[in-house]
Amino acid sequence: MPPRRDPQKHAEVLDAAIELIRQKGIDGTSLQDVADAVGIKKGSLVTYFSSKAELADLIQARFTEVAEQELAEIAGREGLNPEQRLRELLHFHAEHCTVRLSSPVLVSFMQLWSAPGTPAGRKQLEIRRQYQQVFEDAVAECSRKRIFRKVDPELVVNGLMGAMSWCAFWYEEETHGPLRPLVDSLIDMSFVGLRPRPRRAAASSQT
Amino acid sequence: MPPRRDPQKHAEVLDAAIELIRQKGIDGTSLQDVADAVGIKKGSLVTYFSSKAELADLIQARFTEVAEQELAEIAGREGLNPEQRLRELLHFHAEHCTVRLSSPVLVSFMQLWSAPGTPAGRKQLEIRRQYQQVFEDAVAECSRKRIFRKVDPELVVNGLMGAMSWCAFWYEEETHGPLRPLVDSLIDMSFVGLRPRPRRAAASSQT
DNA sequence: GTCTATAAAGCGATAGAC
DNA sequence: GTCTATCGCTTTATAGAC
Repeated sequence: MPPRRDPQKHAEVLDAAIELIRQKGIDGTSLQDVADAVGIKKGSLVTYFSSKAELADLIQARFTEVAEQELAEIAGREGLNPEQRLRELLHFHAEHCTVRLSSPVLVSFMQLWSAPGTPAGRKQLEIRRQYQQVFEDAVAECSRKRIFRKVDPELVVNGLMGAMSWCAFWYEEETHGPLRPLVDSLIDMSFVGLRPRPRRAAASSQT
Repeated sequence: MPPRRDPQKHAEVLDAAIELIRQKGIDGTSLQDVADAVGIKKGSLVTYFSSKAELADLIQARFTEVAEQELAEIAGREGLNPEQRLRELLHFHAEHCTVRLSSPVLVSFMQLWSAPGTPAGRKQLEIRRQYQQVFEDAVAECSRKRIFRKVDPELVVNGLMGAMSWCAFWYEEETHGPLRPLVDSLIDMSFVGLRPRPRRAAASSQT
C-alpha cells in the first residue's frame, strides 16, 4: 500500500485510473481497463493497490487532499477581502467539479456521500462537512463585515455550491467558452441577493 | 413489453426496481435484487421487461413523463404571473429531485445524460433539453415583462436548476424541516440578482 | 516486480418444462 | 406466467513461475 520502491509508477497508475474513472465512472471502469491503460497485466495491479475498493479510496483521498490544500491556500491568501475570498473559493469549487472531476466522478462521490451507513461513507461525509465549512465561514465573514446581510450560511452555501457543482453537468468548453466568466456571472447574480437591504428589497412575490 | 394481462403487476415490479435503484444506483442493482424484492425468480422478469436496458428505459420514461405532465400543468396554470410561474417550476424541480428521485436516482439520470453517444443517451439529452426549455422560456418571459432585466436565460436557468437539484444532496426532512420555505429563500435570493437595475447594482468586486 | 493461469463469484440472457 | 436450469461472459482476487 505505501509506495515502497517506485512512487512515480504508483502515481502513473493512479493517474490512469483517475482518467478512466473520470470518463466512465467507477462502476464502468474495470481493473482490466486500468491495467491496459498503463500497459501492464491485470494481475500486476496488486503491486499498487490490493483491491478495487482501495483504489477508490486512494483516488478519493487524492482528490480531497488536493481540494483541502487549495481551499486552505485560498483561505489563507493575503490581499483578498472577504467577498473576493468567497469568490475564489467558489471558482475553485466550480473548476474542481467540471474540469478535474467531471460529472461521472462527481456522481461517484455523491453516491458515496449518500451512503452514510458504511465507515467509508461516514468518513466521506465528514470530509464534505469540513470542505463546506470553509465556504460557510467565508459567507459568515462577509456578513460580519456587512458585505452581506445576515443570512443562514448553510443555506446560502448550499445554494451557491449547487449552482457551481451543477456546471459539471452542463458546461462544455467548446460550446460555452472559458468557464471563469460564466461562473463570475452566476456569482454576481447570487451576491446581489445577499447584499444588505438599503430600504427594503427581495420581497416581491407575496401571493 | 406492453402490459398485456396484468398492468398492476407490471407497475409493482417497476416500483420495486425504482426503489432499489433509488437506494443503490442502477449499476449497484442486479436483476436478482429486483426479482427478490417482488418475490419472483430472476428468469421470470422477462415478462415485464426484456433486458436491463429496457428496465432503465421504462423507469426513465415514467419519471420524465411525470415531469413533463407537471411542467405542462404549471406552464398552463391560470392566475400566475410570470414570476410566480417560474417559482412554481423551480419548486417542482426541487421536489422532483429531492423527494421523488432522491440523489442516487438523480445520479443515475446524470450518468445517462452524460453518455450522449448512444441513441438512448441522445434521446435523454433531447428530453432534458425540452425540460430545461420550459424554464428558460419562463425566465425569458420574466425579462420581457420587465420583472427581470435582460439576462441569458440558459445561464440563469443552469444556475437556478443547480441550486434546486443540489437539494437532493443535502436536504433531509428531519434536519431541515419542510423543503418549500428553504427553496423559497433560495429563490428569493436568486431573483434579487435578476431584477432590473434601478441605477446601478451588482458591481462591487472589481479588483 | 511482472507475468501466466486460474479460481470463485456474480452478472444478464435464454431455453424449455409445467 | 412462472419456474428451473444453464449458458456465456465479465469481474475481482489469488497462486505460483520467471
